[in-house]
Amino acid sequence: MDLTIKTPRDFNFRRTVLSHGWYALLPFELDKKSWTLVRVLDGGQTEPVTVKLSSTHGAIKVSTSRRLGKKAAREIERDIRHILRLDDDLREFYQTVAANPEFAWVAHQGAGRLLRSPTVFEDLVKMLCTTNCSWALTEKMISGLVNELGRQSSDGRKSFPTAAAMAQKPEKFFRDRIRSGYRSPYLKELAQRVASGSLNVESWLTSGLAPDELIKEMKSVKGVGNYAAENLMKLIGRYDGLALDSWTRAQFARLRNHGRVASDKKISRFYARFNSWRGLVLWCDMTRDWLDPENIGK
DNA sequence: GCGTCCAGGTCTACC
DNA sequence: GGTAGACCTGGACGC
Repeated sequence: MDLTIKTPRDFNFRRTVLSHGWYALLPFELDKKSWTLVRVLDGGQTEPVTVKLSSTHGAIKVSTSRRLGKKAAREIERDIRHILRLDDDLREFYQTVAANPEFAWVAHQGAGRLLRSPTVFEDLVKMLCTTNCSWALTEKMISGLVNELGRQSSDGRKSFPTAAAMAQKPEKFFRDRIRSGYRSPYLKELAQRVASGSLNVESWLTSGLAPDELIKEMKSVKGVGNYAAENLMKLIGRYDGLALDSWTRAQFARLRNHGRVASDKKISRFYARFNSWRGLVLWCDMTRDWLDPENIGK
């Protein structure tokens, strides 16, 4: 079954998909030859659905693994709009960067929409699994969670596990099967808090809390520190924090500081002119070369 | 084959 | 409030 979702004029499918590493973590898959983003979506009520997303003129073409009713189709569209940030209003952001010639490319190319998961819970778990380890280990942990605890779609692919599914497993499972090491009790505790309703991470999307207060709440989750919290803030649409980590520091040194290590204060000063958009400008700046020039704009 | 280092950090105890 | 040291894993590297 095919669906079509119209996209905003400033939307760039490839820039959005490659905005950061999430496209490579299950249940996302990217076929770069056909430029198709595959994703398993689980509404919880019925069998999960695999969707294949590709870009057509001014729209996203969606191919689903099975036929859907009207309600299910609406839910799938809602999830895809959320994942691709189709309803994010970036006009102010693009006006801001366009005023700086060096950063005008961000607006021209439609960069700045950061791919995210259908739920904050999934983004949070993935963020925890990026801390203090190689990317290869992050992929291994996330693949383990999906393959061990995800629900099967009609095409055999698996969805991301629910908090309830994770909460049922003992800490030993996370250590022995997921290989998440010291993060194991953190993952277990997070899943239990979310599954029991004592922590509502989805409410962060619409929270009226000031940035500092929201960061504080995020850091109440064990294993979430500055890096993870500030990155999560970006995924819910707040870009005050720079989310500096070893990679962004090294990249800033290479691209902006003649290969020399720069202090966090210096990095902060460099992007301060972008005010509440500074975190997003930094990320676009650091990842400008992630898309081959010949593929830009398609 | 073995030891060491380190990667897209965070927590805790201690000062 | 600032800062060592510990924490898991797995790949790269040197010997």
